Amino acid sequence: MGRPREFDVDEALETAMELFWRKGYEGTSLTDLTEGMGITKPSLYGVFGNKEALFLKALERYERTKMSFFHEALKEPKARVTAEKILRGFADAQTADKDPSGCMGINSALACSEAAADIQKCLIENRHRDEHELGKRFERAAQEGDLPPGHEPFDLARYIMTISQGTAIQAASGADRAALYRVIDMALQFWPEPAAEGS
Amino acid sequence: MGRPREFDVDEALETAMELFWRKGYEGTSLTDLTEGMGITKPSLYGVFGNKEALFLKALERYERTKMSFFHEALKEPKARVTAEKILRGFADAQTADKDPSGCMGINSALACSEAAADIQKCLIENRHRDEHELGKRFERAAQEGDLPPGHEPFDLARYIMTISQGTAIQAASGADRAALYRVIDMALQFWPEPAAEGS
DNA sequence: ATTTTTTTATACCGATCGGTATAATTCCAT
DNA sequence: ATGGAATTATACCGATCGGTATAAAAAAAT
Repeated sequence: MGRPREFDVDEALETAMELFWRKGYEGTSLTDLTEGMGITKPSLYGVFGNKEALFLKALERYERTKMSFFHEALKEPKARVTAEKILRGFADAQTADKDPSGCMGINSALACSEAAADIQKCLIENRHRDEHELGKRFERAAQEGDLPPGHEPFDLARYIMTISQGTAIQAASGADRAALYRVIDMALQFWPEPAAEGS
Repeated sequence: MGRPREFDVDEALETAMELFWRKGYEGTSLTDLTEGMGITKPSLYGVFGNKEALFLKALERYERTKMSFFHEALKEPKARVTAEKILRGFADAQTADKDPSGCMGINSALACSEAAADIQKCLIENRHRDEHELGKRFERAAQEGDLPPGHEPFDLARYIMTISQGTAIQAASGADRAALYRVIDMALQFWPEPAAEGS
């Protein structure tokens, strides 16, 4: 029933994600979007609603396809492995050759006009949510004696997220993955690696 | 000779700086600027040139009034003091009650449209310049035996700048100064404080 | 008092912003 | 073949974008 759609919705959303990632929410115009996605404005509005709804769908896709390492890392039995996998996971996502540099959630609306205030607030809440989830993971680690002595779980979580947000700026400024890895190595120095098992 | 100016140029520039800092380069419209500065568009263009020139003047003011701690810190005799003063200096500037949160240089054009590409490039170059200056300072420290063993000066510089850029995102997301200080304390743990002088 | 110079205020410019109304297409169901 | 349903293409909407032309206003110099 009805004329069939002439474009792939998922493919178009991928393009929208890349555009928002690279140019930010307000920096990406509807013309950028329709030309990039290869569709017309009525098609875009028919399928995705409006610019804001399209962004939120693109963000959801970003979280699902590029940030999946985060929740995976939370499942690691040792907190230090969780921390390291999160740091390297962010660095990897921020420096993938085929993707824009940096972090979509930070690039999209760090500072913006009032028109994008809702998007900005949403992205800030996402950062808080992730940091809080990591804090809860570290709280469990503290109970397990799995945290370096003298550190609060939520301070540790903020520390890890701060490094990751710092590498996002570094990546957006041109730093390559190897450089970010060296930063991460330094950032984890204070956290002793677990002694190797064995006789 | 001629009609006297009815506004204070420096005061107007201060307001422009705060607006760009809070809303970004493209997120700040000429209407935002003229209303905030209390002047009309012809006055703005007569004194400052255009939006881009106004931004560059506001950025110069930002560097001069808010980032002065950076070059002061480079003069410290001990590299660890330099590092700590830079980290706390950034955190202070990013969380001053009367100023916008975060860093103007990062907030203004992290991701943007092609129209702001020149501004974006300029801000990236500023970050590279600062990181390089810190790297040169740490190079000197290495010659002086003033660096922790096993660290390259420019890796150390990137590490310090990454933390500072991370706290900029944290501040822009609502973190307060005390929280950033705790992050900084952790980030400097690997770098042993110089043994106190004395008998 | 008049001229000259500078800065104001007002109104306007073309271009682009996000968003939509209208109608021409292209399918399935009958 | 024909009617309904969905998607397309085209043209358009008011609002805002950065920027400017024009002229009134206000000072110093003559």
